[in-house]
Amino acid sequence: MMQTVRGVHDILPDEVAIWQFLEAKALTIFGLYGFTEIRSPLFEKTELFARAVGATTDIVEKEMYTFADRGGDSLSLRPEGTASVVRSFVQQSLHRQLPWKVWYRGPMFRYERPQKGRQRQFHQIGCELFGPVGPLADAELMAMVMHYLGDVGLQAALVLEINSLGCLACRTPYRALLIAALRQAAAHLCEDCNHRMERNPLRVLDCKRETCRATVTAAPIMLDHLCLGCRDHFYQLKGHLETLGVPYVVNPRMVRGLDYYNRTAFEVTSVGLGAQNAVAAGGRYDGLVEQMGGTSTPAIGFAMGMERLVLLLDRQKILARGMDVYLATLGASAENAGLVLAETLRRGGISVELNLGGGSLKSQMKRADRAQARFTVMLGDTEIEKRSVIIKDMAEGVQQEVARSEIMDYLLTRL
RNA sequence: GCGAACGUAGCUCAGUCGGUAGAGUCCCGGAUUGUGAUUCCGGUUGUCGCGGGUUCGAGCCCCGUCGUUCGCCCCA
Repeated sequence: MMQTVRGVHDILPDEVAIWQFLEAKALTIFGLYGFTEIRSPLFEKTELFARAVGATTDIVEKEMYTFADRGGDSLSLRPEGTASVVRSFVQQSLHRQLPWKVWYRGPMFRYERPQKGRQRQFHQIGCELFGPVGPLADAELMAMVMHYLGDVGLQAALVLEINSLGCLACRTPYRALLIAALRQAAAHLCEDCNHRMERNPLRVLDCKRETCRATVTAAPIMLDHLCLGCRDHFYQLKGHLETLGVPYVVNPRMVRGLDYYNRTAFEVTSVGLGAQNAVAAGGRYDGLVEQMGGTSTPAIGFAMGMERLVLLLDRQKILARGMDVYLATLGASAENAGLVLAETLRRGGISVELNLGGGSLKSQMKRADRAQARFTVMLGDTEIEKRSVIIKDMAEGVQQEVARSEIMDYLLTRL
């Protein structure tokens, strides 16, 4: 049997209703803050991701779907959304119309081992804000995320965590300090951490093992070694969040997997998602635009994992709406008349599921029930002769004969 | 890339000690020759993931493989 490849799934109509709900909310809520949608390509030159995400990250080293096109260029399916948006920003010289606020949605691709909340094709909704350098932008963006998550009905289960990763000036000396401390404690750290120490030492602070956690409590943390500018930025950010009444928790051990982040990092996590507990994550990337060859422009953004949001949502609350009318027909002449009647009603804005498969009235009533129809309109030889139909209110269980000329009015006043 | 569990009807699952496969649900029909969701009656649905091995005999035991799930890693 043909089937989807590993880690890739159909999203069937029942579930699509939830996706459409989430996407419609994004359009509305992000619109309130002045963000408009951008649609960037699903694949780019491999080099773009290598430079933006970081050539030594796991994502670039071993998780990208990379292929050569017929001209010999190395291309990759996008593993995340920010790189393309930044490329677009630079390519179109958009630094001349700051601030530039965009959001995107769509599939991302990473060759990973699937597990709960993690697929090889997964979907993100993300926002990027170019221009503002101050913490006001950070606070507003976080407020927007929480506004969105609250509006889709999730806020209660979620925690906003924030941290500062410093900038080039203060992170470099801190990093050296941390590595020195970790080397001293290397014997007490797990194998993974000893490996991480060299590649991404900050991540050692975030190890899940108890022994490692205990060992690193004494290690220096970034927040204690921020330069004056970074410290002030973080301090003001916290103040803005408090002014807005957005609850947050400072997590000094939170790290970022992608190289481009500096200063503000934040994450929205949830219990109930298993090991992959981040619903949304983002941060500031002031140096990326310049690094990608554009005019130096500070920026901040975030992305949300759609599959993870869907896992958390109560599906009962987002049911696909049923049809207004199921049109049951009995006999060949009724089928003809039904075809015309259905079309007429639809032109009047009434949704109609027309019986297309013959069958007894009983079986057609079943189909009407399954289609969650508000009304069933019945049309048989008797009604054809009398130029009428019978309309049954499915919830009430009562029915009434209605003249053909009055069907539209009858339904419109009751829907 | 590493570890573990699980693959039986469209779906959720049972299947004892190795003896030729079952329930619920869904779907279809009838009870009601033109009335749903409830009730009652009847019916259809199987490469037991796939391939090999052991055995007189394998859904069950063994090996491999593919898939799913949950962790590790990493990350949304």
